[in-house]
Amino acid sequence: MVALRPLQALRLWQQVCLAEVRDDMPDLTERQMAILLTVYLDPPPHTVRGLAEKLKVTKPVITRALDTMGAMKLLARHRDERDRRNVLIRRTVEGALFVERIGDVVVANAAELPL
Amino acid sequence: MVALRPLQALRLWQQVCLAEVRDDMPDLTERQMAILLTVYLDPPPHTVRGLAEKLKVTKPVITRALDTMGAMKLLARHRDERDRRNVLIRRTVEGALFVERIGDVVVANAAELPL
DNA sequence: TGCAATCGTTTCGGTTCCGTATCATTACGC
DNA sequence: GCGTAATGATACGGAACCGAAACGATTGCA
Repeated sequence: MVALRPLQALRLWQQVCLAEVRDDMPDLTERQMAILLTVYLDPPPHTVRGLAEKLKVTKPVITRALDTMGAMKLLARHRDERDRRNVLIRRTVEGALFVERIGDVVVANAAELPL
Repeated sequence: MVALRPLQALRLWQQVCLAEVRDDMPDLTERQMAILLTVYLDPPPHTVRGLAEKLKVTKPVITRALDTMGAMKLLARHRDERDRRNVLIRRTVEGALFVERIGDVVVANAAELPL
């Protein structure tokens, strides 16, 4: 449990967004970010259908996000050999580094919050 | 100063993104979010040029973001009467409510963080 | 008064994303 | 085997975004 006041929360959100925009990081949409973090934080396996349900979006949204982030090497697709209809979404080294960096940015900005 | 561990930070970021995606809120890009929060948190006046410098992006990026978020009534443009070349970006009631809601989501998710 | 500088907008070609609908592949019950 | 269900990918028209460059409007200085 982390105590955070509304103004602190907004300031934190602003600073992190500013940091990502200024550093010209891959400009992920909020949906892509939600997918990426879910894959890296929630226990596997992750499927297109599962992610679509979790985010309450349609499957093409997930497919396209995987196309984009796959090209960025942030995620990888693998066919499920036990049920070849499924596609399993797995982590990559590059993605892990990227996610880790986001966490560091949030932590750093949280530490510098006034009040 | 708010103490936050990396895993907590990532979990917080994920939960907030998930909440926004699931609730079908206006799907702002990270740039738009940075602009919106800056206008509402930093002291006025805000100009296109000033925001472009602060975010290290080009001016058309700001103009387009103002078009989009202006149509959503999240921000308003006003011509500066003292120097009519300038456009002042101002807050709106709808935008204030939207920003306030974001802060609440962050606070609520921070309060529920494990560990 | 004329001219250069400043400001925000617009245009251009190209890319990405959206939602809906449809498609190919695979699995499973009859 | 055959049809049905389920999964992920694709096609489509439309919308938004990008960076670079050009543009009109406004200012201020010579």
